[in-house]
Amino acid sequence: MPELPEVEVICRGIRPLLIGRRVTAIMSSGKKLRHPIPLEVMQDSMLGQTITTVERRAKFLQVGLQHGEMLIIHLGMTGNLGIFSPSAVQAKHVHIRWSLDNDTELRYNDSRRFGSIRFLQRDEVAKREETLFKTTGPEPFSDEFSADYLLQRAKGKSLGVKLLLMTNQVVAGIGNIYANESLFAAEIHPARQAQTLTRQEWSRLVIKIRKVLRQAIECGGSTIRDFVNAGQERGYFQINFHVYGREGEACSRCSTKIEKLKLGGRASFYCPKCQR
DNA sequence: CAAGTTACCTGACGGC
DNA sequence: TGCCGTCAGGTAACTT
Repeated sequence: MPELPEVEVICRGIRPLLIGRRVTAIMSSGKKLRHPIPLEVMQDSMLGQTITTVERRAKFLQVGLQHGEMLIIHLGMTGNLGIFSPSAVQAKHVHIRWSLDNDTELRYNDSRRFGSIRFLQRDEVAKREETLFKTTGPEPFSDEFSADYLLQRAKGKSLGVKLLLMTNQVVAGIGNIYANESLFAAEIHPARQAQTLTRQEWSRLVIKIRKVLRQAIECGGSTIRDFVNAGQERGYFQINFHVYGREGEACSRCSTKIEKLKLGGRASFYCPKCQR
């Protein structure tokens, strides 16, 4: 489900509802996500502690605790987090609930269970950029993410530009939707060999990626099927899609029919006239 | 070692 | 109505 904008929207939504709250109980469905849920570790180290920070890094949410430990949550394809009243009817695929001290609870819902929950002890938190995020690329909004950087990362690689953008070691947070939309905005064909892009083209792409991501966050993310924010509201950036899911429709710039192509097993949409 | 493929899961949808 | 194949917003572990 969630790419960077959706994770950011969830992060901003749950942050004010979590900071300052004390965790009073933790329950799990017992089913494993990508990895087994560290229920006992959380119960040993998290109960009674107050949540102090809620941040995003790549597509991970980082929930920091008063004594320095940290919960690291990845939502996979269908994961979501929301704050509920304990008496609210529980969705079918809720796998973890963290009870809070103000008669609310944080629920993790994930039908496909591709997400993951990790719990880092204080010493692991300090070095997480060198361990957990060692191979994670720079944030798209960081200074490090630049035309020169991309020129360097593409050099000597036999790889289409869309697959390069979707490689999290190159840049964090860009998934299928936003790779498609950014390439349309920059007028670059998704299958174009990355190493053939000029510095100017990379520069335009960096600008467009940031613009698309920023707008998507402002729209509350994209809801194709079921994405909702912490208040269970849908995003609406999907009404601004120019190519994603629009095979056969007229290009918004030149009216040419949008085409679909499979790249690395992922659906890729583009205007054959605008994108070269 | 880089690049391509498969596996992990559930659910929705279209065709028959 | 239901059975089957295909597809889905992600990523790591395989194979080639």
